[in-house]
Amino acid sequence: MVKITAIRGFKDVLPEETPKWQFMEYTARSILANYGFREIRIPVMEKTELFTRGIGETTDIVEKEMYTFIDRGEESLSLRPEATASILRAVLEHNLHAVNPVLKLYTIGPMFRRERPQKGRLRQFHQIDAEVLGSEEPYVDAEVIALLMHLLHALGVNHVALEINSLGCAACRSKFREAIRIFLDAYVHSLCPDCIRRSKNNPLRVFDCKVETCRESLMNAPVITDYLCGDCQSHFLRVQEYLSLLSLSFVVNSRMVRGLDYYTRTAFEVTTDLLGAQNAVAGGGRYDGLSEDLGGPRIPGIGFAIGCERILALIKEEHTHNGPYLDIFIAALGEEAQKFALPFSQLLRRKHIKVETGPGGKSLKWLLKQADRTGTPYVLIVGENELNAGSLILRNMKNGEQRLISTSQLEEAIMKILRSEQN
RNA sequence: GUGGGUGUAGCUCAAGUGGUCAGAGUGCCGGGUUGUGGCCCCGGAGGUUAAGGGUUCAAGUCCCUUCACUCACCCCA
Repeated sequence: MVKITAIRGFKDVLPEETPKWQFMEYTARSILANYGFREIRIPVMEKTELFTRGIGETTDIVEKEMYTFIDRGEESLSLRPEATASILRAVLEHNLHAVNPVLKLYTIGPMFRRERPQKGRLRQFHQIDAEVLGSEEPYVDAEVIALLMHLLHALGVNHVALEINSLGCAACRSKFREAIRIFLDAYVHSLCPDCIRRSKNNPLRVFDCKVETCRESLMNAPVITDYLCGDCQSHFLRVQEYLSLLSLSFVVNSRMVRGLDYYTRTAFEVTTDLLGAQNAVAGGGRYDGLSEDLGGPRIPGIGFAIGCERILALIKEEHTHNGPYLDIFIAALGEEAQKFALPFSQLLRRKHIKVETGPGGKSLKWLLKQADRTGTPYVLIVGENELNAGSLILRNMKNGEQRLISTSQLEEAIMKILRSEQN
């Protein structure tokens, strides 16, 4: 019989690692709440059309990375490769923008892209995704970026760099595209095959190329920031002004492009040099046209996504210490002892004490060992002798001290000891 | 999708140019302590050496195929 394993690129998060995840999620939720964001939960699967229209037909994500299938021979469905399109779909579907013209929403959950797994890249990965809908004010851009940096800082992720750019509006973009196309035509002989392909489909992508000769050829290529219209230019300048006002350090990278077609104007990326090739820990941008692309009214928006697995790799251990998960362990010896321990455990649990009783048929030695393994600070030893005598043994596992506590005062005494332990 | 690296006990890893090489540490179970964890001592269980095929008197070791993991490209969080 062949052992069944998890599918490639899909990973288990084992009990050892879940405290780290919980720390990250808890921190994110509380800071997002500080900025007035509310949680929205969206399905992991959508009609494929949402993504082809939203993200863009010719992006790599849609072209070759989506998990798509035909549901019962009828409808094409896809696992979500990102969250923004779904959030906007939900907003439009429920007319949330009509109730509140400015929405701040976040979601945390798995995304799916069928790429070849490598360090920092899985097929099922997780994102913390935050979006502000309903305003195109540069003030919002700055605040969203500030939120992102605040969040990273709170998670103890410090060695990161913030890069920003403006991709302009549709008008700036088409002017720039034309300029790039003309420029690339002149260099067509010195470009790598990939870049020649890119220059046709998505000219901005050539700036991502790592081939040395291409980079040299592109040194003097036009940059988008030179083609911004007046409105986009002043928008971008104000974003930078506000970021400076917030004392956030950033670098303008006019060569930065993002992988989704819906981005307009402000785009940003946070990278680290601690993670190998997959160095982007978060990215985002403005998408003023997305709502209309999805058949809605004009709802400008801006948001970001944080890659949870990448962040987790950067979170320091001291934030995630794996403390004991029990307050007290009850070592019950024999049938009568277990009959005592069962209801008594319930009593303590109702008082929010974390308690576990060992399974039957085990020796005291085994039970103490079990308590030791789990780092439990106290063990209540319940044996036939103690029950008959009317007082039980409470053992302090750190120093080995034991004391007798009469069964009538047991609950009170244990609560008192555990409470002083917590202080 | 393309390329490189790696697959030996649950985990981390050993086994000169093919020839007692299937081992250690750790973890687990038991005993030393008939009811006291950690430290120490003793014992035990756990492997079709990823799978399949080939070369050979002989393969964990060499060759081929497949699979998995991993890193990088592509792309992105």
